[in-house]
Amino acid sequence: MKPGQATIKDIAKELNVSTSTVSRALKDYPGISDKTKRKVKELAEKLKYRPNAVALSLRKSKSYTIGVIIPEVVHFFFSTVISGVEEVAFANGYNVILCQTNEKLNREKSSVETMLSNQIDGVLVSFSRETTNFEHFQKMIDYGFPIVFFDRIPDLENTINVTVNDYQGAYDAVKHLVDQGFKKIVHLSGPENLTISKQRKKGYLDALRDSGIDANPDWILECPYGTEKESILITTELFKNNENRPDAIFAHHDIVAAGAMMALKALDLKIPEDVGVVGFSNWQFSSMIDPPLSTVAQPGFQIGETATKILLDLINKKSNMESFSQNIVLDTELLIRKSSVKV
Amino acid sequence: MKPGQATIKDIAKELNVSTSTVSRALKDYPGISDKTKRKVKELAEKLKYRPNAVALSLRKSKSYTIGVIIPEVVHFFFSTVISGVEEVAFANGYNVILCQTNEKLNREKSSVETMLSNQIDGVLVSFSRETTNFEHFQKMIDYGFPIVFFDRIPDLENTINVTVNDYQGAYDAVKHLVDQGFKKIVHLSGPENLTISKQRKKGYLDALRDSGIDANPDWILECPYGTEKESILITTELFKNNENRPDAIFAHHDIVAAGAMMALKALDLKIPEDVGVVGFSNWQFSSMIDPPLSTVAQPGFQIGETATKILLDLINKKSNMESFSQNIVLDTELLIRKSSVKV
DNA sequence: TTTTTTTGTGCAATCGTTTGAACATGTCAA
DNA sequence: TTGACATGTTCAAACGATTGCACAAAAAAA
Repeated sequence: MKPGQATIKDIAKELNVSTSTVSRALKDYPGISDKTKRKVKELAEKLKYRPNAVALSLRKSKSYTIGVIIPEVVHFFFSTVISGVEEVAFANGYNVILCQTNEKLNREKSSVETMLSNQIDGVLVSFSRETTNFEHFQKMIDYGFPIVFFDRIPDLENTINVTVNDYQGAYDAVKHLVDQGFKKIVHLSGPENLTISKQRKKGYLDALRDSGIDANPDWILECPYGTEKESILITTELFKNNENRPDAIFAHHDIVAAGAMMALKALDLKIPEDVGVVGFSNWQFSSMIDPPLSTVAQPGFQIGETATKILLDLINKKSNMESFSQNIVLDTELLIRKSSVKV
Repeated sequence: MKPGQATIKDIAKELNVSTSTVSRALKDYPGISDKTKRKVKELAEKLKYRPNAVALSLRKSKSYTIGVIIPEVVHFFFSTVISGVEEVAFANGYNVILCQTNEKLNREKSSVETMLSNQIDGVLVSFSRETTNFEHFQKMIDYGFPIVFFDRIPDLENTINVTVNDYQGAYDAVKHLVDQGFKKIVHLSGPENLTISKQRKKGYLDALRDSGIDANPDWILECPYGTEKESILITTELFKNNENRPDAIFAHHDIVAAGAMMALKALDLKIPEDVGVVGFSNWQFSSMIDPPLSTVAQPGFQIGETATKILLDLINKKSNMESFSQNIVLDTELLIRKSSVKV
């Protein structure tokens, strides 16, 4: 008994048949006698034979592995997406290789290389904050390599993208604030180069316009890093003096909103009485903070599921790049909690 | 130009040399003329040659891939661990294959099979809540297959485990509550079959004993699912009548603690005036809820890093199972916030 | 000039599996 | 007795790369 796994060769040798016979017997090919099939299967069972997926990969040029490239695992949103990806992949016999870029372009590039080297069958991408040039992805697309972008989508032709309706989500959120009587609404926005940021800002602006409110350019403040600390600094600066103070905040995501809330509390401003707050993404904690944070829920799990289903269809040629509408847009849902409701 | 990748054969054919020569030229083997080397490298560059990792895997029986088996990606703790794993793996040229079990034993077993089929070089495991029988892991261990357990560790001989000092963390937390003047301390505990749960409970009990407080068996309540809802139910039940009401809660982790806090607020009990609360794990939201939650921080990222480093050492035979102390125990840190500090 | 040494390449096997084609062997009909 | 056919099995090449060994040609030593 050799160390490690039994192979088809071991079975063949022990039964004095050829490896071809073993291979066919195991897969119930016609033209193998029942007796042989039985013997082979029994021995395979006994030796705990398990096909070598690597050899199969090589032979079939198919690895049953998909790659996922994301900025950071620890973002609640991304981890829910991964969860959805993993579910669908697992159900279809696919493995998931994970690369996080930590928002670095270099890591993203080298992740793409690694994945291609590993002969993955397809890849799901949400690119880094630093990525403005998409050559490394364009290369894959040109090859016809199955690739689906989600959440953060590139400005490229002929790509398949799965996103949520960031525009509508933002629009709804701001409209809701206006409906509650807030008029001086600040937007703490995301990194300029991401489509999601642009869409959310556009939703914000359009909601203001449709409500007959003039947007104040000074009240659109970029929080590119999206950290709590950054948000606290910016919010404190903005609210510390009382003259023409804004009365509501629409934040690019919940961490930023939570940071803002902490800053407001420190300034002794009441939420939502003095300032209404709405976030984005419905992070796990959002319902647990005080007051519970109104937010725009993105169906992360569903994004993962959808993107993966499409990717698997692409891989299995059930469809090709053209047969899909380029953008799958999932609906967001505005969750109204106390942080934005005037009593 | 064939679809997909250029291979060594393509280079060989184009230059009228053998594949062996190409292979050696690319790796700067001695005994290849500089002229040939140059030609080969230039063409490789031009064709964007990228070695086929699958073929390499097969040839070398080494895939430069490690597997990670965890209950759920969306747990903040696990996502930080993954992040640490990914960092170290990436830095050493290893890929990470991810399987989440969703706390299901069946999925865990089939994940193990998949990973073995895929010839991964080693695996990091935190097993499911359902796992009480470790046969599927024992098999790997018997083979001498590199495996490192983290956080949730099995009751097996000769395993390498990376954990935090759950006992000490719990002890410190409860001692802190006592020091603050709390005396009637409830423990919302985790699933009975997990070592971490046992350790935390033991820390709780010992801290009480060392403080001269008799433990009340009715005040150790299992929250096996660790969800907010479960915790709300249990806490409400426990605190709803005023007779001999507990005055503090030590929860198995922060979600449970947060649920308890919501229940307490609903009952109009003040935190920390009426009831002190300490959680475990330092989830991302813990500092943002109101009042900020005292908690025992586990170095998730560091666990991931440490476990991966050890695993890579095992894989590269820099060390073997025996050369490590069986348990690497990392220190926790008690983060004292408002939820447990009497004013 | 012959022998030895050095230098540069190629051959072929190998990793584990699949698969088209060829090959025995047996059965049956003419 | 011969040919036609079915049945069960094996051969060998292929996937892409590595590597011990053999071998040819050129250079150096005798």
